[in-house]
This record gives sequence, C-alpha cells and structure tokens, in this order.
Amino acid sequence: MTVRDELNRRSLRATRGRLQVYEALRAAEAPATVRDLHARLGEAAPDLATVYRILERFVESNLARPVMFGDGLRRYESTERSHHHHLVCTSCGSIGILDLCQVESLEKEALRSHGFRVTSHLLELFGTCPGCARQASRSRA
Amino acid sequence: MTVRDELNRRSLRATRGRLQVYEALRAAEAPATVRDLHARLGEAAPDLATVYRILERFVESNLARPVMFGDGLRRYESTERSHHHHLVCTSCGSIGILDLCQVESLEKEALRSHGFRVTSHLLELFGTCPGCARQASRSRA
DNA sequence: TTATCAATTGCAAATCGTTTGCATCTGGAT
DNA sequence: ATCCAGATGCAAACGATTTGCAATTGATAA
Repeated sequence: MTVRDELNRRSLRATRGRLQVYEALRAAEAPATVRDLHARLGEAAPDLATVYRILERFVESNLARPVMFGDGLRRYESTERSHHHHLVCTSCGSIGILDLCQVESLEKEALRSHGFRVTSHLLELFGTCPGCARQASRSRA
Repeated sequence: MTVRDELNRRSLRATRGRLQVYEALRAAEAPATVRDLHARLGEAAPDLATVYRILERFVESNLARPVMFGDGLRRYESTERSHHHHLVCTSCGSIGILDLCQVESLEKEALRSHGFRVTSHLLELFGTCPGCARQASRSRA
C-alpha cells in the first residue's frame, strides 16, 4: 500500500507536506519532535505550524502515535510498528524498543480494586544503555 | 518529624514560602500543577516563579515527586506516599492511586534483550472511573 | 541579641513549544 | 478547465516555565 493510498484511505489529501512528513516519520529511528521532523525536511519543508497540524491529523487518523518522555516535548512515531515501550538512555539519549507490554495484570488490578476501566497507558523506561554502561565502567577503572 | 525538621534535614531554609508549599502539597488530594498550588495559597502565596523554584528544590531533596500525565503540564505530589501509579479518568479527571507496580519483569526483559539497565519509569493508566462509567451507562439507557 | 552573608525571593522580561487567525493556495471531484 | 472545502504560510498570540538581577531574609557566628 503506497503512501498516497494510506492517506487516501483516511480521506486525507495527499499534499506534498503530508507525503514529506510521512516519509520523515517512517525514516526516523526514534520518536521525533516536530522540530526534528521539520528540520530533517530542510528547504522544501512545509511551515512549522503546518507540520504541527499534519501530525495532529496523523494522530487522529492513526498514522502516527504521540510519545511522551516526560521532558515536556511531544514526540511522534509512525504507527507501522505496533504498540511497544521505549528504553530511554538518560546518558546518551538513545532509544531502545521493548516489544513487551504487561499492563493487563495492572489493568485487572485497577478494575478489581478501584472499579477503574483502563483504556490506555503511558509507560516509558529510563536507564542506561549497554554502550553508556561500558563507557562508565571504563572511565571508572 | 515537623515540617521544619524535614527542611532542615535537607539543609533547606525554612522560609515561609517553603512551609506553605509543603503544606499545600501535603493537603492536595491529587498531583497538583504549580498553578494549582500557587492558587491554593491565595494572597499570602509566594511569587509563582518562586513556587517553581521551591518545587524544583523539593524534587532535588526528595520532598516532592514530579508526575507527568502527558498533557504537557508538570504536576507534583508529596513523597510521603510511596511509589505508585495513577488511574487518570479521561472523563472527569479524577485521580485514583494504584499501589501496585510490576515493572520488575519488564526491567528484567530490558536487561536480557537489550542489556539496558532500567533506573526509573513513567507509568500512568488512563480510562474511566466507576462514577463516570455509571453515568455513561445511565445516559445510554 | 545583633551583625553578617549566602541563600531565597519578587518582579519583569525572556524562552520555548505549541496554537490560532486569516488570507491565499491547491488537491481532487465535477 | 472550474470550483471549493480543505490545507498551508505567515505572523501574532499563548501558556508553561525559566532567568537576570536587585532587594530581602534565614541561620550562623560573635
């Protein structure tokens, strides 16, 4: 399915800006901020405000997913990859992907103890990636 | 242990503003934004910028803990209550507390599959509280 | 108690991410 | 080729948070 089809299927006009942002999102190796995406597109990039609007639409249409690391910046990632969580290295900022999610038991507990029905969750893990751990042990030596 | 002691123990001067914010934080039934806290203190409240600085200090000193719901606002809660997660009702905004945390297995998996050492995490659950669920079913009827 | 000084605060201005109003442009249906 | 709702560019507005700096004030020592 081509990009245009994806957009079409969601009745989103296939404008140049959308095609560009869509590609940038796909190409990103990690969740990207609006500024990141905008910058990656260089000269031909649509206006920054437009990129904001495009991503808003993408989220509504489930082409993109917002990602929050709690640093006040909103990031986005393509929905091509399914639900997962991130391993955010607090030392170098690298992002790992954890394709494991075990919130069901928490959801059950929320329902059991509070009668609360969970519909979505926010879960990100922070720590040290192997590379940074190696460096740290080296410089410590 | 009195408030002053708590502050003292962390070599934080027991200023009026700190005492006030500390009490407001304790009294809050849910994680509160800086504006919330500032507003709750009314007339005698320290400057808003000061409240920001006070909370910054409180976090450093582990008297307060930042809480992120991904809506772009930073909230704080007292650390008197130990580590837990929140049940955020997306309908009425009420906050429930879940004193259960099962990220250890995820941490193990992160280490096993990525060599990533988790040091902290961000986990919030969104959904519908029992009150809102009742209302919804009623109006649906 | 009083003097002293670094820590703290108030105030205003600056930042920064994000949103919005509005006139213009354009994709795609006719 | 025409048309128009939807999309965009641009600039201004916003709201949360931060910062510079001068004035104030806890807490310690005399």
